[in-house]
Amino acid sequence: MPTATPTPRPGGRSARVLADVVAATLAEVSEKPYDQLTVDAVANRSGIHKATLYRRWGGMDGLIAQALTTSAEQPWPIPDTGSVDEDVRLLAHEVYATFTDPELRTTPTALIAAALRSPRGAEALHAFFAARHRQAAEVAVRGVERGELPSGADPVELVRAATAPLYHRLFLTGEPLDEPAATRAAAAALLAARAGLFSPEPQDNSPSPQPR
Amino acid sequence: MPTATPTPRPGGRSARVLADVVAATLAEVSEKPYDQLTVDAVANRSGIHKATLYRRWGGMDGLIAQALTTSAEQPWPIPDTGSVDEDVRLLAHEVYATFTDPELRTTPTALIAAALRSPRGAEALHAFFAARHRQAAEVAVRGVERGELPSGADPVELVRAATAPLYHRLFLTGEPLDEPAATRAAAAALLAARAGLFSPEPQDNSPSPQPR
DNA sequence: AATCTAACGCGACCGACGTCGCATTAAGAT
DNA sequence: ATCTTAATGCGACGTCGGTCGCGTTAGATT
Repeated sequence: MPTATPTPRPGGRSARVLADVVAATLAEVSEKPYDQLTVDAVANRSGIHKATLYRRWGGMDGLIAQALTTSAEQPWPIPDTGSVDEDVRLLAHEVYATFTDPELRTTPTALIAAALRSPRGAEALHAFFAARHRQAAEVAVRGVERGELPSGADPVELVRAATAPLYHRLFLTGEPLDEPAATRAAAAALLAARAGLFSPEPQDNSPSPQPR
Repeated sequence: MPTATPTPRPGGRSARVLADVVAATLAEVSEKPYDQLTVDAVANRSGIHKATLYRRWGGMDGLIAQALTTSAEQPWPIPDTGSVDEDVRLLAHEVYATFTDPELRTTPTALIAAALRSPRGAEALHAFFAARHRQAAEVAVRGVERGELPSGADPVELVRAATAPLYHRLFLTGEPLDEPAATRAAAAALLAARAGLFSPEPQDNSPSPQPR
């Protein structure tokens, strides 16, 4: 489903408005320090009237959610080298590269921070990551098919495990992100997958089911 | 250095004001939905005048940073069962328990979300986690001393690895947190530690040192 | 105990955010 | 081509967050 013109519902130039607004929102988000994002600024930059923005999106949180939703729809290339180990490593390095480059990091960093400001934004962020992980999980699926990973392993869980430590550093602990950290995260995730931790029955070493 | 009354610098009731303000801030943060935190509300609840809050803390971001800094100073009990595996598992479960209990989760959740709103808040959050991790790393140190983990293993890195997936779910992907996830995160971290991933020279399997 | 002074209380002011009613435009239908 | 109607443009208004100057309080000093 192309996002261009086929507006299903009555009303019509909305598509163009939406495109302009998303572009302006992304630009604003990446420029202004976290807090001082304002609907007025988006209105001025996009040329769309303030009232329209409030009507359609309800406020800054809605604009941020919209930007995330739109971004989530764009597909994004997944490594396919023939080796899970290498693919997962590349996945982690892609995150590392994105958030290390001072040029590239601003938009996603600010977007995530902004999304956490409101329930709506948080929801959109969750959907965004769900979409991304669903795509990236392909590398794990291929790994299972090739017999490089145990057959029961949850592909999405592997992707999450490989990237979680990086986001943890970026947003919670604030420690610098370096290549070894990315490589290490990927290796640890693969280790866990091979140990069966991502399979339906991780290990039956729990003390006792304890029906409560 | 006790934080009670021995105010080193001139001016004096400041200590009481600070305590009231921090309490009011924490209460506000846990009640209001992310965005609509206001200095006025903290002023009313604490009984401290608005202008004073702006003077001492500069705004909402400063208040949040203060709340975090104050919270970080409070020590917090670390498991010590005699087994690293169990200790790390308990650590992860503590995070799980905190963020699952609808009663307990509100404050830390909102505090983290709020901290990500401004550079000041983010900095305070980093310091907060640094303090927490420094304390929690003790379990790994004991594990190394007992020979349960390789001697070079970075204790803090182990703690981070054990908790990162949980925060990742909580804030980025929004997936529900369950006990298996906590257990799995702990197990994966221990696996990585034993594989030497957290030791200075993770593995020398990098293509070539490349002095650059 | 008397004094000094930093910190807080107070109320008014300014500006920006968000809202509202109405005019205008353009998409879709006949 | 004309008409219908939803969506946008427009400007004004109310409200609230944030600032400022001054008076007051209470810690600290001697």
